[in-house]
Formats: sequence, C-alpha cells, structure tokens
Amino acid sequence: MVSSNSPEQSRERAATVARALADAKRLCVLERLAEGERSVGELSRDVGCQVPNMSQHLAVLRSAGLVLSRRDGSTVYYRLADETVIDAYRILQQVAG
Amino acid sequence: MVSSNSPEQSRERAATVARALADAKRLCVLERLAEGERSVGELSRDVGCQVPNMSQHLAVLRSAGLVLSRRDGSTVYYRLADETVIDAYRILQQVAG
DNA sequence: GTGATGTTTGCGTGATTGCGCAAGTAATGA
DNA sequence: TCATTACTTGCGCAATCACGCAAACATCAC
Repeated sequence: MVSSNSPEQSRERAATVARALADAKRLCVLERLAEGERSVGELSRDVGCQVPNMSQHLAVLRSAGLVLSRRDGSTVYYRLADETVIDAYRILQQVAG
Repeated sequence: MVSSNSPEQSRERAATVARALADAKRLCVLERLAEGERSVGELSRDVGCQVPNMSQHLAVLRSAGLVLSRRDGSTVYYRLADETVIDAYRILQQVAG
C-alpha cells in the first residue's frame, strides 16, 4: 500500500512534506546530507545555528519522513531517508527559477 | 539568467516555493488548475472556503510564482505558471509516500 | 561513582499564518 | 448614476513557528 488514502489525507501529507522543506536552514541540512551522513554537531556548525535549534529542525525533517537517524555511541548521525528527497529539492529550485 | 544567486538566496527562494505548497487547500487549488484555468469564485466553491480567504491563498501562490492571473471583464481567471508546478506537487506526493 | 561530550526537551518571545468578517475597488448593465 | 457581480484588502484573533537559552538526558572514559 502506497499509504492511505482520501484525497484530503494525501494532500495533507504532501503539505507536511512541503512545510518541512519550507525553511532555508533545513534545505541547507538536506544539501549536507546529500553528501553523506552527518552528526547533529557537524550540521549545526555547517549551517550556523545552535545545537538545540538544529535538533528541532532535524525533528521536523524526521517526522516528515525525510531523514533517518542512527546512534553510534554518544553521537547521532542523520541521513536522507530516500534519494527522492533530493529530487524534490531540485524541483523546488527549478520552480523557484 | 536563471535568477540571482548566492546559495543562500537560492535556498530562500526554494523555501518560499515550499511554503506556498505547504497547505492542503492550496494543493487542492493546484489540482483544479492542472485541469485548466478557473475563476476565484469557482475555486472557492470547489475547495470549500470563503472568497476572501481564497483570494489570499491565490496571492500566496502568485507571489511564489506558481500561478498567473488574467482578468476577463469582472472575472479574474487563474492558471498554473508552468507545468513544472505539477511535477513539484507529484514529487511531494511521492516523498509523502 | 565523576566528569566530559553530544543530543534532546522545555520555556518564553517575537514573527508569521489562516481564518472570518467588514469595507473597498473594478467592471458590467439597467 | 445606481445597482449588481466579482474580486481584493484591511483588521483582529487564535494557532503555529523559529529562535535563544537553560536544564535534562544519554553515552563514554576514567
């Protein structure tokens, strides 16, 4: 099953994904993750925001199903859930002209 | 020129597009417009919201560059700015799984 | 155990968003 | 001109969001 169902639910899920993509810092995170997995600390340094804030952004991306996490010791690594995520980003850029 | 362009500006524009797509009612509007142009009144009836509210949603879509408008007499018709917009919607649905 | 590092959670604030409603503008026809 | 239809704009409210900061939690080395 591709997922459930009514047109309305389908739109709602798509809107949730769009909302997760609707922030420049989160897009910046996705660019980094397109190169491979990264820890919260690395992402927070690269993107230029505080760690707690980054953790929040990652939670948004994760609950929209765009990224996955893995713990190794005390460090949590994040990665893209799917290559499609990058396709989505590219199309946004294309539409944005 | 594809548009002007620091990576940060590019992300900001993409985020604006994503924000415009981040609402179920606006996605519903895009589905209607994929079939052809529609007036504000028609859209407001189809989507099920008040006309002023629809006008606001359309303003969001227009300022993100996703739709264009045309006046014919007292009626304003909206249409998709580009087929790419529908591609973007489809990818969102795909990612939303 | 203690301490150090890395991450998450909670709280407060200022900004933005969606909505309903009223008022304003634009074009048409009597 | 006046009325009607069609749309847009302004205002106020409740909800959500991004952020900074502090505190809590988890893991590891010692």
